[in-house]
Amino acid sequence: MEHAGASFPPEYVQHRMPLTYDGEEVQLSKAAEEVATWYAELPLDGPQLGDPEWAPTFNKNFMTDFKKILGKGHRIKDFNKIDWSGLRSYTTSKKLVKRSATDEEKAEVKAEKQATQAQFGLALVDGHLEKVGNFTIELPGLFRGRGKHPKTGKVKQRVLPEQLSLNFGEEAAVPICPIDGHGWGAVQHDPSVTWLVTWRENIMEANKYVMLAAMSSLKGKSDRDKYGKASKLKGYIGAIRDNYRGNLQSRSGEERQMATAMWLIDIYALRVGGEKGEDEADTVGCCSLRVEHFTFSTQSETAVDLEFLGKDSMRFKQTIDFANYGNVGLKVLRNIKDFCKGKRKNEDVFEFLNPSMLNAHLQSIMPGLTAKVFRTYNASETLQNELPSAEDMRRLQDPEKVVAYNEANRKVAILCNHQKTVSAAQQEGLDALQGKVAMLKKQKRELQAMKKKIEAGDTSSVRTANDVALVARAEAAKAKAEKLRNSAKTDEQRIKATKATEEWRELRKRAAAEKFKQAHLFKNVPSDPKKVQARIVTWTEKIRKQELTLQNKSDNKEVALGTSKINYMDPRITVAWCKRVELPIERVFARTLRDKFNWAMAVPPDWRFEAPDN
DNA sequence: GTAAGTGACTCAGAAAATTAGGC
DNA sequence: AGCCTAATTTTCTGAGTCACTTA
Repeated sequence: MEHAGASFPPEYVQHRMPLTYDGEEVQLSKAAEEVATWYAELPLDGPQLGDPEWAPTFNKNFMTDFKKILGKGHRIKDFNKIDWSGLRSYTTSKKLVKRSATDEEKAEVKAEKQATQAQFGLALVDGHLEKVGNFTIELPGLFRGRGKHPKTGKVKQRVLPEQLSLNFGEEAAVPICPIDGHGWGAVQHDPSVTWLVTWRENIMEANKYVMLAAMSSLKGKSDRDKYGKASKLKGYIGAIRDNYRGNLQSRSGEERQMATAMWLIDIYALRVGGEKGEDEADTVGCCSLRVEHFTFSTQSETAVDLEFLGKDSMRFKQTIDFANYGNVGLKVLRNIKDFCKGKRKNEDVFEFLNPSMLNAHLQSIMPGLTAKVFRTYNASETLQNELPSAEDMRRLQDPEKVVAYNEANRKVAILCNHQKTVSAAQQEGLDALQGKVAMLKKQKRELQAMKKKIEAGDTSSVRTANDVALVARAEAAKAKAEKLRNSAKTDEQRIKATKATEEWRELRKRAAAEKFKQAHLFKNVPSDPKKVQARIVTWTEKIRKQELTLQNKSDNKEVALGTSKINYMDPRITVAWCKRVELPIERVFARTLRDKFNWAMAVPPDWRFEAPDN
């Protein structure tokens, strides 16, 4: 194997804006200025500073590291005496300048990016050119751990070539270090690992790697193996379920815990849940579930609330009614109650279990089987079962087929608890859409009343459409903003231009809203009620369409479909289905997914996710 | 044996960048 | 018809899993 090493992010350029401390402006060293600027760039309503419960931890960790960089005896000592407003307004204005970039400037940036891609983005593996994934070393910055991370806000240091180890074939030449006066830390020739470059990050002291891209044959093979294992599990799943169902009433406490955990992993797609340290966010999986994560309902004998923070501090929250799972469910419930009995709320439910025991148990049933394979298997199986038949799709248009696919995809995402948070902007859009539907309904009622009046020959009180003055104003503002943008030279002028652009957009938005308010009205009152009737029909259709989009959007707003598509559902199920229903694959797999799954593209239409023969 | 540590890989949502399609 | 926004796609890097090593 041969490659060009790694690319480094650009060196920090000093801006020399002072930081206000205790009412006075303080000039910072280059290193301190860089760190202070990272802080100033953080959004006040973001996940770091916007969380009143955890922001103090962020600030404390930040300040500890910031003081180290300022040096002993520096006058900046107390976080609360720092006034960020000056530096913050500088960083916001920098963002505005960036947004005013002309097409030429954007093209320049793009060309530079392509040059880097050409230099570092390819590796020669066994005589074949392969794409490299993340060939740029991570930027320094403030550590943004997910959820309530004890180390959030600490300074993540810049990585220098001396900290890197490179891995490539014996026969290949050592790549040239891209930073003058520096050299690689170490060089090795180990064909048993897939990484090209590695370094250790200073926050969690975790190893980071530069590896080949997802579309490379190496990653493709391992992906194919993963789905191969999942389909193999399909051949064992009956026996495995019989096994854990039988063991739910075992005399051995360990066996009963194992069986109960297996039920949760199989039915609720829980991760195995390894131990976590004091310096990590408090998240759990199956083996690390604690008594406090189960709430036994007072209203129902058989319903239990299960709530915990899983990977990435994503909340798992479901009420499980064990009566829905028949006799097996009731046995599981009895076990969980029993495991929780007499324990404090912070004690482990499965004190006899850990991931390696659980995996060892699985390996004894099927070679190579581990807990995570259940997520892959159940995701793939669910997709295959939920996708509608070609017969049902026969008369539908492509967009409707895509909706049907997403419906099945959503079932999988819900199973795997793949979530996304609704941003303020998204919620705003959703609310606006809701308002739009309400407005359309109101307009339809007015049209119906209008029709009656015209039929009765009483047109005196029928409203007509007026010109919206705001439209012209918005147009004028647009012209002005464009002029500003084209003539802007200095940063100040550029900021002004960006602001003017934002203003005219706001104005246009308001104008559109005004126009929309009377979109149903006629310029002149029509004498023929049929004209009104036609508009009522149009409005009915508009309402139906908008209600459907609203429904889709709000159903999907907190569900992330992408994760299961990229990592869990065997792509051959999707490819075969698309062929059966005659839907072009690019309607469901974007470019990178088609590249990543290039090995799956040739399956025949009748391909099924099945256990292999023998 | 066994438990603790850790290296290497997959999987995760947020944020940035790009694209498509609605006005 | 083309501009602009909203939605989708890609990038980024943190957070898991699991096998293997070490004491």
